[in-house]
Formats: sequence, structure tokens, C-alpha cells
Amino acid sequence: MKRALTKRQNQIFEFIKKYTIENHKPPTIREICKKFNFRSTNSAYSVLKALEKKGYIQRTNLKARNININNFKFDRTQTELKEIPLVSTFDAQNPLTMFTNLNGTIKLDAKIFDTPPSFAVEVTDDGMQKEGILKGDIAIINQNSELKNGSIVFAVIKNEGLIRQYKNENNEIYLIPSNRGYGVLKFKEGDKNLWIGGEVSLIIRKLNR
Amino acid sequence: MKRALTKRQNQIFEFIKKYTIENHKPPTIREICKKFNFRSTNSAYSVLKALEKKGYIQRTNLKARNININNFKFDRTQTELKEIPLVSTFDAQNPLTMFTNLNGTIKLDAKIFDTPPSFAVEVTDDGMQKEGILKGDIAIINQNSELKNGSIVFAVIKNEGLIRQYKNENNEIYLIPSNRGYGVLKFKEGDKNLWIGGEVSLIIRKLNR
DNA sequence: CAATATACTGAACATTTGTTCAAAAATCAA
DNA sequence: TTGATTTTTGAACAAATGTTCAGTATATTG
Repeated sequence: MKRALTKRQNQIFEFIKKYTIENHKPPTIREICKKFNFRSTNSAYSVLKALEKKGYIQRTNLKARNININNFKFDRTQTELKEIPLVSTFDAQNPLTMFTNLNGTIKLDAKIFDTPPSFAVEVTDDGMQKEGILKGDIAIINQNSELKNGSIVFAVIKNEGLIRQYKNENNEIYLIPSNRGYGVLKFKEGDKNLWIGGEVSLIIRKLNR
Repeated sequence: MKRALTKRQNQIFEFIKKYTIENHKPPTIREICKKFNFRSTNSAYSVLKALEKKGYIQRTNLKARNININNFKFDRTQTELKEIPLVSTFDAQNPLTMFTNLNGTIKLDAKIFDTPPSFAVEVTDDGMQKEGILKGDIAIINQNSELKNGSIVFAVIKNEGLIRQYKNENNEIYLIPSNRGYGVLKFKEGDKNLWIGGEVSLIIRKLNR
């Protein structure tokens, strides 16, 4: 059970939340001081320490604006949330433009991942149907995991995104569907028209849509 | 009209947006440098200046993490988390005992549900494989939704839990697998050995276990 | 072509920001 | 009351972060 906050601690905690919402970033210690007319930075600093001790925020030392507000007020277990963008436009030659037109974000319990995911994408075809990955599913992609033959990956071909099985043989990359109705795609390593976004680490399907 | 960005400027701009979404604060100049393997902080700094000049961001001098993205939509809606129990023992005659021996809990972003879910359960067989529900998946169950013929449900038969398609005809309940290797189960309505836990509203699958 | 913008390096410097130490007063619970 | 926690001050220090200067190189544009 989380310990209750004192009046002052709550004032400062509320200010931090408000500031973060309004400014898209947490305040610095001195900004807190200014708000509450503190003459010493330690006034705010010690309250931050108390908030951290009581589990309301998390911080890492020596970083500017490093207040992370814990979202779960009623939880005993410290749950870390990972917020990831849901991408909807693709460009193999400019993968980063994907993050311009977002379809919102998805928050996921970080503890269900071994390594943090990078982004989410909606599955657009039934090419991996036999693997149980269906059109309309949300695939969570891990951008940094090492690709092995057999990995299920998210690949962008020109302006289209696909989920396929990955195979690299003799500097040729094969994108293999599990469903016979779809063809195997073959690329030379380094082909500018192909970008492998990463490995699929999680599938989420909402039923009854 | 905003001037177009160069490739590099766009890469960095997109990184800033992604970072901000994920971390609820903009990156520092040195964090940008690290991402792009810049040896000089001025590499990132000068791009920031260019982005500002072209009207994509705004900055205030000498402040840490002082990047404000213009016209950027932040999803600041307070995410409500729903914590649901992951059940692992079943008893059709005493359904509530399921919640005594929990296998932990799962927290999910409430906004992805139309109606709040009741509990989660691990799928124990491949009886619904053709529906893309595989052994080992986590099924999120909605206890209160109305059952229709064709609904995918979680059913407890004696001490076993199953995911099946539901059909009620002439006061007989049929539990129908999608996979031929499994048989159709038939029960009289009111049979104490059968308890329908609810409708499956979400499927979560972790890959690479 | 010349001028301008872009893309980087490297090193210093200035400012902001976080941290620590010492201390005192106020508040609160046992 | 006593002791622990909280609240605040003040000063100094350490680390992070932003800024500037000088220089190289390439591409772009009028």
C-alpha cells in the first residue's frame, strides 16, 4: 500500500503533473522552487526524494528534468508503462517518416517484454495467417533485436508494410508468408526498397469488432 | 508555408518526436548525438537551429530539453489502467475459486476495450488454432457480455478451461473447436459441470519465448 | 562561378541543473 | 515530552547541458 502524501508533497506532486501536461516535459527543481517561492533548491529536492521514496515518481540521478510520474496510484507492484507509437504510413527509403503520421499510441505493461518494443503497427494482410497472425491484429515491433532466419519481422517494401518470416541466405533476403496464397519476396541485401523494421515481439487482437 | 526538411533534418526531427512520445520529454542535444553517432554536440545543435529556423520546433536558450515541437498532437488523455487477474485453476462448480490461486496480474490500457474485461487466462490447447488463437496465448475474458451463437468463449468443464466457439440450440450448449482434431462438446443448459466464464475480447501473444 | 546552406569535427566555455552538507524551525505520532 | 519526519534555508560543488568559435567538406542555388 502506498503511503499517503503530506499536504506539501501533494501540492508539489500535483504541480509536477500539471506542468508536465502543459509543457510536455517535467519541471526542473528550480522551476518547482520558483513556483513555491523556495529560496533553496533543497526544499524542492527533498520533497522529490520523499515522493520517490513513497513510490509516486521515479528519477535517475543527475539528469535534467528527470521526473517520471508513476501512473498507477493504487498498485503495490511497481509497473512501468511503455508508450509506443502506432504507425500507419511507411517508406522503406525513409523509415523514420513513419513516425510523422501516427495513429495514436499504445501503452503496454513493460514487464511483459524482455526487451523494450519500438512501435506498433496494424497487420494489413493474412500472409501469416497460419502462424495465427491475422489481418487487423496489432503487431508490436522490437527494432533492436537481432534477426535470425525464421524470425517473424515487420518489413517495409517501398510504401507497404508487411509481417513475414525472415530468411537471409547468400546475401539474399527472403520474406516468406505462412499462407500459400501469398508469394515469397526476394531482395538483395542492401536493396533500398526494403527496410526491415524489426522483429515482431507481441501480437494483440481485439475480437468482436 | 513551411520549408521542406533535408533528409538529415527529417531524421532528427522524427527522432525527437518519437523520443518525446516515449519519454514524455524531449531529448537533450547529447542524447540526439548518441542516437546518430555524432562526435560533436554541434552536429545536433546546428540541425536544431535549422529546424527552428524552418519553423518545425521552438526553443528557449540555455534550458535543458528545450525543444517544443510545433503543431504536435500529444495524447495526454489520462490513461486508465485496468489490472486483471491471470487465473490458472478452474472449477466449473465453484467458479470463484479461480481467483484464489492467481498467476499474477496483467495491466492493460483501458481505452482498448469497449467494455471492461474481467480476467485473463492462458490458452491451453490448439482447439481454436484456425481462428488464430494458439496454445500459450493470453485470452482476456469479458464476463458480462451477452453470449451469442458464434461467440468465442472461455468455458470451464469440471476443472479444465477451454477456449471454444459457443452455440446454444434447443437448450443444448455446444462448444465447437475450429480445429478438426478436437471434438465438439455438448452440454445440457444448467449442467453443473459447465461454466461459461465469458467472451474472449482480446488475444495477446508473446513471440520468441 | 560565387554565395549560401548543409553536414560534420573538436575544443572550449557558460549556464543550467542536480546533489550534498550543515543547520534550524515546525509538525506529528508515540 | 520525546523523537522522528517534514519543511525550509544557505552555500558550495559536481555534472549535465547548451552555446560559441574555428575549421573542413560537400552540396545547392542564384
